[in-house]
Amino acid sequence: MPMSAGGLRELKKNRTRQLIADTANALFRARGFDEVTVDEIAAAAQVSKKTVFNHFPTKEDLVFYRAEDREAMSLAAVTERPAGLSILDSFRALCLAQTRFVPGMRRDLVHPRSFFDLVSGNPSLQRKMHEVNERITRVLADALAAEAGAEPGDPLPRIVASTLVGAQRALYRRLRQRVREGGPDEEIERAHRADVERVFDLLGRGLGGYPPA
Amino acid sequence: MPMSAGGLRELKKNRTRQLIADTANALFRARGFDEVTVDEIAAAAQVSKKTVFNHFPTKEDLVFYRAEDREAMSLAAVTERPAGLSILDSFRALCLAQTRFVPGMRRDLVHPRSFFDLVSGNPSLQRKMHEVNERITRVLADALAAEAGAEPGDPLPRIVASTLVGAQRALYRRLRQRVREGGPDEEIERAHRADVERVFDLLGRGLGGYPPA
DNA sequence: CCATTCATTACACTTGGTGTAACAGTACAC
DNA sequence: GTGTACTGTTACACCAAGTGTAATGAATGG
Repeated sequence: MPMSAGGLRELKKNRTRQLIADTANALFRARGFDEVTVDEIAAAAQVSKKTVFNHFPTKEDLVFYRAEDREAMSLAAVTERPAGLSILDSFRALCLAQTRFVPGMRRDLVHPRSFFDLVSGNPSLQRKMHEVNERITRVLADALAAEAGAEPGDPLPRIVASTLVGAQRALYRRLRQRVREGGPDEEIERAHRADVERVFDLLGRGLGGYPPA
Repeated sequence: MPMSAGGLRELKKNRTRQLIADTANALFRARGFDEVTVDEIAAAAQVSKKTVFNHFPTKEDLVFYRAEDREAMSLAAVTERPAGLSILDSFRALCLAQTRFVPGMRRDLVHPRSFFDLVSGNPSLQRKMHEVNERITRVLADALAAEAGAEPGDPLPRIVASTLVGAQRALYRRLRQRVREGGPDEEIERAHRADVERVFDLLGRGLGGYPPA
């Protein structure tokens, strides 16, 4: 009963999975999501179509196979934050650190389409993106409920989670927009920092006074 | 150049649309979403498959063809609220009024599956649901941005919108759970009212103190 | 070396969804 | 009324995503 530890079989399986994902994403970024069929991907990776679907339940999963990382980071911001730091402040730090994704937001010759270009140009990928956000919200809500000792069904943890994820998304979106508009990195970072402060200031004070008269 | 006003053609088109939607939903609720093919729906409605897809771009849209109502109600809670009422309070009222959906949450002999049973049992319908929520959030964010006179790209309206929609969803979810657990209507309504107060109290005061130590 | 496990494969099949050109009933002008 | 433009519907051919199944062959463990 071999575990998922480093057997040769396991190794090859992971290689195949990585090969398929890499091949697929290269094709997607070169030509667009809809313009590449799964048959093509399979052929390019020298693998059967069935194998592709054995590793990735849907074509969209080929694009989002790294989503677990984001989920883990968001969860860690709650469960592994320094003692004494509030959840809100911990998430603020997470949002500030988003600037580290700036390089990946820029297109280059090798990647004529960014990951985001793929998603924004395709409804089914957008749906998948929402599904990912939804999942993160759920995981976060569970962690919050556990920490707060909330009764099962308590809506509060869910709402806090949904607000945090919503803030994260809106700030990410704003950052992307700033990157698109161009300008030096320091300028973008300064503006982003200001955005984060405004947002978390609002969340900290409460929404009752929004919009300011 | 006839407008979409009451010509005979328009009338028949609407009838066909309604017939298709009704036929489809009856079949879905009787046997489940995946267990009914579009070909079947078309046959049952005595219409061609192509006509079904002319009226509803995807099979999922057959289930959610009333989503616009919810969108309109949420939007109205912002744009058509009484003068002097804050957005937060207006949305609180909207959430309180959710109890009017309680009857529809119960199954009966005619409807062995509730609308929610359909959605909760099917990933693609859940994705569609998220898409609807996403759309409402966007519409709401635009309305908030307009009212606040926010600069284009300002993340605040979006975050407020996402929080409000998140609250609405969490409270709806909680209400559904209470209905499932059973009990007299007045009891459910009282509990729901308390939930709403707790949630909007938190949103009004700010999230900084969550969870309470 | 043998037996078992399991990732992969070929293949046939279902179903959601599209494109197109023809058809049929409505609208409207004369 | 009669002809004509319009447009919702249809039949039909087609594409691509995804599934089920039985067979193959390499990895594994004794």
